[in-house]
Amino acid sequence: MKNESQPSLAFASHDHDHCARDTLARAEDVAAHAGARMTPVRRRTLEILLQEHRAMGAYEVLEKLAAEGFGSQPPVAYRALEFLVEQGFAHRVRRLNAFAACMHPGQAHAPVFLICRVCDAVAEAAGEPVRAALDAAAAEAGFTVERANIEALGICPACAGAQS
Amino acid sequence: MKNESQPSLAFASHDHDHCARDTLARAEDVAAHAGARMTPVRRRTLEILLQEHRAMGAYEVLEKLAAEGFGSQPPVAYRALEFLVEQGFAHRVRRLNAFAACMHPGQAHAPVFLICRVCDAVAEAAGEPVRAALDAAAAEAGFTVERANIEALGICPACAGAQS
DNA sequence: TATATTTATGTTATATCGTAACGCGTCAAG
DNA sequence: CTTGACGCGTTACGATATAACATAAATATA
Repeated sequence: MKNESQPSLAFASHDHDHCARDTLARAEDVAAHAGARMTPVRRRTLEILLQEHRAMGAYEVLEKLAAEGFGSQPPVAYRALEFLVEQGFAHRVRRLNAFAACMHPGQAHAPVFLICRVCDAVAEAAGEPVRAALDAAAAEAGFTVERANIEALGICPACAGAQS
Repeated sequence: MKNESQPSLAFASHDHDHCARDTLARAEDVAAHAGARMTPVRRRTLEILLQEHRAMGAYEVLEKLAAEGFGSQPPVAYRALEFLVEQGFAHRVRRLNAFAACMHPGQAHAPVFLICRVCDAVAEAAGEPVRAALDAAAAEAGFTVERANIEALGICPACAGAQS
């Protein structure tokens, strides 16, 4: 880990508790509709991601789960996270080997992750136009896109302002 | 590894030997201009990626290097690959934990990788419009993009045609 | 040229991330 | 109330990646 701090998932600050509760409720709703089983480990995993509100490694999530009486072995975390990603309740940020709660469960959307190389903050931006361009580029090659990972490394507003 | 086959990097077939030689020459040229040192391991690493013409894991590259008398430990491969990525002579495909030679060294370009989930083939598509959309989305958040990984998972033309 | 400085290579060792496979429990459908 | 699918937890291991250090080669400096 390059940085031990706990970067927020959004660059702008806001009421985490509220948005976490709200997002969890929406996810529960979507799951119910889809017939997906929101079990205790899965729910708690999503809650952890929402509460921390940042990209977390699987082992980091696992620690928290284990401390709360859930299983303590890697597959426990990986399976819960995989479920959340499949349902669209969380995203995988490959550059960081990490996972982050989705802020818009249920809404079809192309997540774009903006990762600050200075402070490691991660923000999820709206990527519909990006996705559209990607689909077009893929179509030229006869390729059909099902899922996409779009991750940008750069400088966040705070760090851009901070440097001399 | 999901698949033991060796998927081509481009969906359309072509003269690999020619394009590999040509691309290597261009990379050498760019390196010379930039003052970057194209040492034997680095050159050979790029040649391997070009010849194989597919995304390769670091350990896979390492095996080949070791067999040719270069160092046999992971850092040897990782360092050479890191150099190539920094110079823009290769790209990292994070979804596959792999590296692929860049087909357009020296030209500023946003690589977009199209990864077939059936046959594991990987194609590098032109991503200028995608990158433009990404830059715009980032700008809205006050974020400056320096590097981007854009990777799409889906179905390649061959596999789309093959299914019933 | 001789020496200092940087850069690259190779090594050992270890950290980090991820998955296969199996047994048990639970839950919902018939 | 069985049975079959699914989820959870475990052990064990595999795959990916990096830290730290010693040596050597290239480059810069005196």
